[in-house]
Amino acid sequence: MTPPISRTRADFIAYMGQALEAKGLSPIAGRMLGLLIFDGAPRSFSDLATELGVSRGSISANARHLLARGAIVKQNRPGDRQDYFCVAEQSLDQILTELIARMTETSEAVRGFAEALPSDEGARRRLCGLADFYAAMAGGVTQALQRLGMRR
Amino acid sequence: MTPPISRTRADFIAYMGQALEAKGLSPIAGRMLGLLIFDGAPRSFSDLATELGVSRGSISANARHLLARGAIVKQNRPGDRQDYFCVAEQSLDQILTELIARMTETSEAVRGFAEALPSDEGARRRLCGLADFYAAMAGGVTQALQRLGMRR
DNA sequence: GGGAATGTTCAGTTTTGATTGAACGCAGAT
DNA sequence: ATCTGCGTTCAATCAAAACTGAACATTCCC
Repeated sequence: MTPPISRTRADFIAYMGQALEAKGLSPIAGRMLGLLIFDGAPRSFSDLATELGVSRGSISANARHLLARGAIVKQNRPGDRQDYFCVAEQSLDQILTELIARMTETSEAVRGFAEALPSDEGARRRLCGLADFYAAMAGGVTQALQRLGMRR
Repeated sequence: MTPPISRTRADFIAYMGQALEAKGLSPIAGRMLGLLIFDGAPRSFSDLATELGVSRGSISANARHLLARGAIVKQNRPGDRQDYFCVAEQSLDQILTELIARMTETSEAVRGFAEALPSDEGARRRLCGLADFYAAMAGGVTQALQRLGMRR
């Protein structure tokens, strides 16, 4: 009844690939993250290529992307020319922080549009409502972030 | 110094198109929503096509998509065969509600993977942490939703 | 100096998704 | 009956993105 670990692992990696694809990551980047989260230990560049069954070019590109986002970290070991990657300590926090920044940014942009309108214009009220909406979401996520930080 | 309303309107619509594209909507769907939010009144099917400068086929497809998501509503008037669309009363709430549902779903899926693992497996702890992460986000957004509901 | 291992780059290919526009079905109006 | 306006559908087109694989530069080892 209990599936072998390797099966759960493979399923999880595939699931993460799809789940994160919906959030703007490429499929490979999503699976990479899934694999690194599951294993919880640094994996080498070529390991990733063979385990995910993709070209080294793809690993290179996607790793660079994930590194830039602060989602993963690169390790280098003396006497070993390979690059190793693992999920950043604060990987999830990092993602939330960025999310908050982007929502706040949107809120302010919308408010900017609103304030370019005369106050008797009905659209102004609607855009302000939208700005509030984004601000509220940013607030909610901020609370989630604090709650997670507390738990640790 | 104050730009004409029509200019602000056009800029807002374009901005929304881009902002919502990042959230998985097609460009046309995003601009449609932007237009409807700005105008705040029902707009006819063909109005949308001409104002956005896109084919009727695109309006049909994207309207169907937005309707399915509960983001907009279709109106029909006696003696007028045209379809009219406007942002749903609870359009934003609807979007948040769906967002919460999807995050909760992800949280539970991940927890499902975690529970398929033996408790001594380190991955189990990590996946539980990820599940908590999604649950916390869902909680945060839920609070945002309540805060917005209160304000009204 | 070869040679092997490693990561990057980039041009080319494949895939995916959005968009169009013509054909269609339907419902009122003439 | 025919015509016109309306929305849908679908095959074709177009564009953007992901992915590959070969060429390359670098480093280490013998």
